[in-house]
Amino acid sequence: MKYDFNAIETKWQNYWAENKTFRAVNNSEKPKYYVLDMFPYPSGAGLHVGHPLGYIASDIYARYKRHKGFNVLHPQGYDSFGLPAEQYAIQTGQHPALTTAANIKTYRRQLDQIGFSFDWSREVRTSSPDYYKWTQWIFIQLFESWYNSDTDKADSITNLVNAFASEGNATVNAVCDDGIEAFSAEEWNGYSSEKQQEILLQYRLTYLAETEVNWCPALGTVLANDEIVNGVSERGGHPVVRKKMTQWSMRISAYAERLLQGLNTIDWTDSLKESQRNWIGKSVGASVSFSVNEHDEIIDVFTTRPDTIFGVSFMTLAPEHDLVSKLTTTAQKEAVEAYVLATAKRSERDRMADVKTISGVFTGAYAEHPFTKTPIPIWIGDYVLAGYGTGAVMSVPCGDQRDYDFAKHFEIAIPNIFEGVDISQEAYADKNNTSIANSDFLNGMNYKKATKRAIYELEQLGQGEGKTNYRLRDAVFSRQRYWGEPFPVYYVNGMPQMIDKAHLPIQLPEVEKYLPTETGEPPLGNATVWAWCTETNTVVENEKINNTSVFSLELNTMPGWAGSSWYFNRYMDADNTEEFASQEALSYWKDVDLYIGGSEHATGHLLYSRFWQKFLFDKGVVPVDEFAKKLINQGMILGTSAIVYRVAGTNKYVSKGLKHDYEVEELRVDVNMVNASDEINIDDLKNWQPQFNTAEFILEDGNYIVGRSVEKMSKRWYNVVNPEEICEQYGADSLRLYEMFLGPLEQYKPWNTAGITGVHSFLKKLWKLYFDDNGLKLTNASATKDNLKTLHKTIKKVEEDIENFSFNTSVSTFMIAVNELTAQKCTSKKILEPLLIVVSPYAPHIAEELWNALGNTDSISTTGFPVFEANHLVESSKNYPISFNGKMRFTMELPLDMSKDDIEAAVLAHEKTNEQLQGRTPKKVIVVPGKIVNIVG
RNA sequence: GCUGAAGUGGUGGAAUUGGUAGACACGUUGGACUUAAAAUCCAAUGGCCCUUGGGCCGUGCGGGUUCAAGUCCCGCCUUCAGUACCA
Repeated sequence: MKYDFNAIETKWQNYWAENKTFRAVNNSEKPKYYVLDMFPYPSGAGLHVGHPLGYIASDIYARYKRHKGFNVLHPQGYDSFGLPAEQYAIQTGQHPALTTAANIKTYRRQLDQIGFSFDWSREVRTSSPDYYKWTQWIFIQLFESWYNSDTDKADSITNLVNAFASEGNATVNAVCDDGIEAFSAEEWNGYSSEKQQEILLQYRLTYLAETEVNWCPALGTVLANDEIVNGVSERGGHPVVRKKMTQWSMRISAYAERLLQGLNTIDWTDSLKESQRNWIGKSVGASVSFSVNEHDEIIDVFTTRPDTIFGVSFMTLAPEHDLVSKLTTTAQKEAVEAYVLATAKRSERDRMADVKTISGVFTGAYAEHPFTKTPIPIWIGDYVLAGYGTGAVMSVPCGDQRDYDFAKHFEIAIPNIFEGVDISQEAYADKNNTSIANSDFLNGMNYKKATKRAIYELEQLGQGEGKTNYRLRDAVFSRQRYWGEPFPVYYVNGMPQMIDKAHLPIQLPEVEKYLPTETGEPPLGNATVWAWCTETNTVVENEKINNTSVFSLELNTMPGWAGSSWYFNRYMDADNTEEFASQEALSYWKDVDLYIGGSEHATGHLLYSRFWQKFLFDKGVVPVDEFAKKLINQGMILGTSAIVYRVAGTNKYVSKGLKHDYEVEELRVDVNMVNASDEINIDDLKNWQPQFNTAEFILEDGNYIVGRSVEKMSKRWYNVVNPEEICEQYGADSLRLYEMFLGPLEQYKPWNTAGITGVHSFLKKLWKLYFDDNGLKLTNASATKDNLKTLHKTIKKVEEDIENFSFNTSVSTFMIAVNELTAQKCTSKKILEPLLIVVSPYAPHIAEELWNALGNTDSISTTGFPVFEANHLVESSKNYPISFNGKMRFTMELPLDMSKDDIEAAVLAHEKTNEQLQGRTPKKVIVVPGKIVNIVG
């Protein structure tokens, strides 16, 4: 019998599907275990061999946990709203829903071919109305909530309205927009409905606000901070500009502290937690108010060093700061306006690239120092960012290098307030190892004491208080796109209203074209009739088309991260039409036990999901406030591009070894035409692209050798390797084993098809342990000591490897086991049956087939894992390494139960010892039990 | 600059708490089988010396601790990733 992997794999994939082998139930005697992958965006290119890496790891873990007696939830779905489908629609007119459906079909076929143990009955698609109904529902919940700082959780707007009606807003301690005026209960009750709604909007967890956004003209939409890389859009690399727009925002800043604290309770990688900490960017300090001479204005600043307040010698405002135009004196007006204009012209990118150049301009105005009452010149400088803190700083040149550089450049005074520190060359930013001087009541204090005292004194004056600042900004939630979740929102007199839950989902309407309307509205403005609800109180139609209707709808759609911020909860009860998931299901599965995905989502998806989870927890909807206990970042599999060398200006191509004799240009060619020895198939190349058809090739040793370059796997580099081809040629089990064998899961590593023959021949050898030409070889023979040793060594190692997520080394363990058992001529069923279970998480198809061939009628996937028995590994003697003066000399076989003294005696009696000591008397013999014997001569 | 991770043969990578460095695989070389190829099997494979036995040197660099260091400590160098005028 031959190992016919294609037939075997198809057979068992069908078997699993027909028997619903991997279906998880929402109640069980068994303990639960939830293994989750980051669901893919179904792109038109399909899967390449890099994509399944994390899925294979999680699948091995899920299968292993099933063997270990857990009720395992291992679902999969699609993050199917997104930009590429929409851009394809703009180009071709194809509806995104159609292309998405087609792409999903391809993905599903490719995933099935690899033999994953997903419970497909729970599949979710973020673009499906059954799903985004609940994304819209969560949005409504956020709208109906505010953040109560007293209870430190989200609270309902109804409670807030009640508080306003009885006590006004003075007693309410909320996270909300700055500068909300105080009002009494009488005033509140006297406000118009619009005025009340306007005020409430400033408290809601999702709110409409005129915000400065990152506008990407090429994409025609706004982008979140984490969607911008190096000043250009992450997708497409288009320039991004700042622009004011009315947008929906998510008050994630309310959760900053809890998002930070929660990191201490979850088992995620340190680097990922560190990125989230940096992104949240907590800094503790004080806010200080400076009054401006001859003006009513107050400049608020945030500082982490209130202890250095007596070192302030100037203030700096961001060029975009609101007060700039108000404070500038007539004399300075021209210079200031020129500077503000020049900065505005410079792109974000230029400003970032050029941090060395110091620039700024004096406004002519002076602020007053809160304690010394001395005038402080107010400057403008682009090193102060409008988007951080208050957009203004109190500049302490002796304690901050940027302030120092600025002061030096513009010849501003640099007063020294540190005891015994030289600041003639640079600022002294070290908080410790000095005390404060020249600072009135702070003199002689250290950093800690001075900070405390300074804040106290500022509070006495009413000109400051202790404050914690976060870098984390509220997240803009509107996108001017078609292919996203519509908002369940309509407007009455310009104020947003939620559409009643009974009418959800608000379905995405059909449009003629997917571009913005001629009047500049988002693509949904092209829709004729949509969100048609007949019941009263939410009669909503598109105002423009039906002149009889009175309400206009929200035309923006939600961003890509909306649907992915809660999908892990939906898997628990994916078909529920009444709730987003039942309480029973949620309280049974609770949270994800193991989440595997890429680290690129550190400050996007993984932060937003934690935010929504905490909110849903506050609302009592979900039972835990962190959605994933453990998270592993899988690395990326890179492509190995193939390069041919064209002699400049000709259509001649020279082999790699000879290229130095010519002036050449590098061209990437399809990596699939190249064999393991880097030789390209010339005939394939000629047929690949017309230019090669007539080309001449300069060969070495009769072959054309290509150059290699490791880079991201991508169509444009022609280095994509398709898993389907690997499956056809070597089988899914080989692919699974090989992807694990390539190296540690977290690591970035290049794909190289050549090495797959190693794992493939392992599978063939495994097969041969069970089958020869005459059929099944297995007997009921009893297992030998060696057989048992091999088996239990393997069980132990593989268990440890899986628990530690070191999947790569188990593949080696399997290879050793098969080699040993082959050498032992093992045919014992007692050994070879349990061996299959150990192998099956990695290579499930071959394991099922052999399991079945052994006469088992059940699936191996539901079998218990073999129990490791340590006694099979116990040996009676051990090879002790013997060393002299620290150098290893030889080894000696000694019984394990020998006492330390007896070992010493035996070693000294050994003839080789005498030889090595060469007549010297040993000074000391050191015996480390079980490890080594050392003789010091 | 800051933060995180990592430097081991020709290559990918092993090496529990310090205990015979280089497991396993690829590649290479030689051999068996074959008309031939493929497939399969066997052997060798860190470097340098050497007739063998064996010897010497070897985990980025320089020190240190220890009977013993890839592993621990101190000081550097390099690479990759993330982040950055954050007050």
